[in-house]
Amino acid sequence: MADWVLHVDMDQFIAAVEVLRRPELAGRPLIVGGRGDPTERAVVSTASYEARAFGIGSGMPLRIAARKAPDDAVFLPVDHPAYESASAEVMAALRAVPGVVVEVIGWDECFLGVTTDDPEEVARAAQTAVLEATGLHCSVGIGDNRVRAKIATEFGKPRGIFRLTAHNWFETMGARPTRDLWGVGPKVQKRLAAHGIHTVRELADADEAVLVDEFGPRMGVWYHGLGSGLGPSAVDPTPWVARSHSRETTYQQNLTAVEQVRDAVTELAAHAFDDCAAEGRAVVRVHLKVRYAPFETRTFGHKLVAPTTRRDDVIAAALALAATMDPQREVRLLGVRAEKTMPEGEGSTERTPVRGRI
DNA sequence: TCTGGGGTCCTAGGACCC
DNA sequence: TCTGGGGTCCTAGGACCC
Repeated sequence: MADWVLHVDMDQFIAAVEVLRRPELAGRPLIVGGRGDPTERAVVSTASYEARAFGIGSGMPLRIAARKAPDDAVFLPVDHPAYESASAEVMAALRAVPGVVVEVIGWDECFLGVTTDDPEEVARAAQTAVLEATGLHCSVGIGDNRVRAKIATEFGKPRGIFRLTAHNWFETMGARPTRDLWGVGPKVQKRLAAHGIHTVRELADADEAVLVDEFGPRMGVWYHGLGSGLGPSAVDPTPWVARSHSRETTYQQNLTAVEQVRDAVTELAAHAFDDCAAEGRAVVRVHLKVRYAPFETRTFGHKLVAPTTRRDDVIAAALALAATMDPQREVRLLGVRAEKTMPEGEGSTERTPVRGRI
């Protein structure tokens, strides 16, 4: 018996949920994003496989998607509550699979930890359980750690299973670009390339001292190990607790007046505060995010405030940060983040240099 | 072509202390 | 008068993920 990590990823989750409740949309190019109006500033959340055939994909501006889409394409608004409840059903079905622990990492994704001699059998059981409970299909990656399980899923899509371990890591990933690694984005890819490191194999073979010099003691060692597919293998079923909450809005028309900005910051700060207060947590920091037109993003702040449970304190801190904005620039997006105190015993877990919720 | 909204975590560098 | 080496805490900024 060996310990395995399974990564479960729903296939075109959002589009699949929409088709489930509107079967007449099956087979049509389906694009879900924003308020469902392709003339607005918003991006694609999910495109169905039929829409992807036209070059439409997640993260693409809706206006571009509309240009590429055929006449029979359907644009739908994002419906968060529907996806949340579908997600809850998926996770409940997976928790009922014998012998597994479930760590939820997103609406449509989770890790399973299991001790078994036949991980493929568990993967098939997971797929069956999800399909029978929800009518939705998923792909499963099997790995000897989280990194390999996560990457394996891509080779299993759609509706498949793929196993990636130390034994087939280099034959599968060695020749691929570093960007295909989980946690390597365009910036890191470029910095690696400046050292002559383009492929996963080259990253594994690189001098760790060079990477530490470039990325620091923690990330340098992490990236080096990533080249060999190394990573943690623990699966933690403890419910995830957010450390902060934010509200942000992209305005259909840029904000041009100082008063407009003040009003918007006040509203966003109030919402962010309320999200923390709803959990009974005090706010300890306030961050302000600004995207000036045409497209320059800046983060202001990390302004420290004494732990406060007063909405006005948080608004005042956000307005103080807003006062440092350039009044000459048009603003197309604003965001206010409120970092909160954590419940006793939480938020102090050992850190893993894989960003995001993972 | 023109880029959402929700998050987490790492690093550099200054302030301050012994 | 000019100055060490080490540590922690804090802020600002950046990168990445779903």
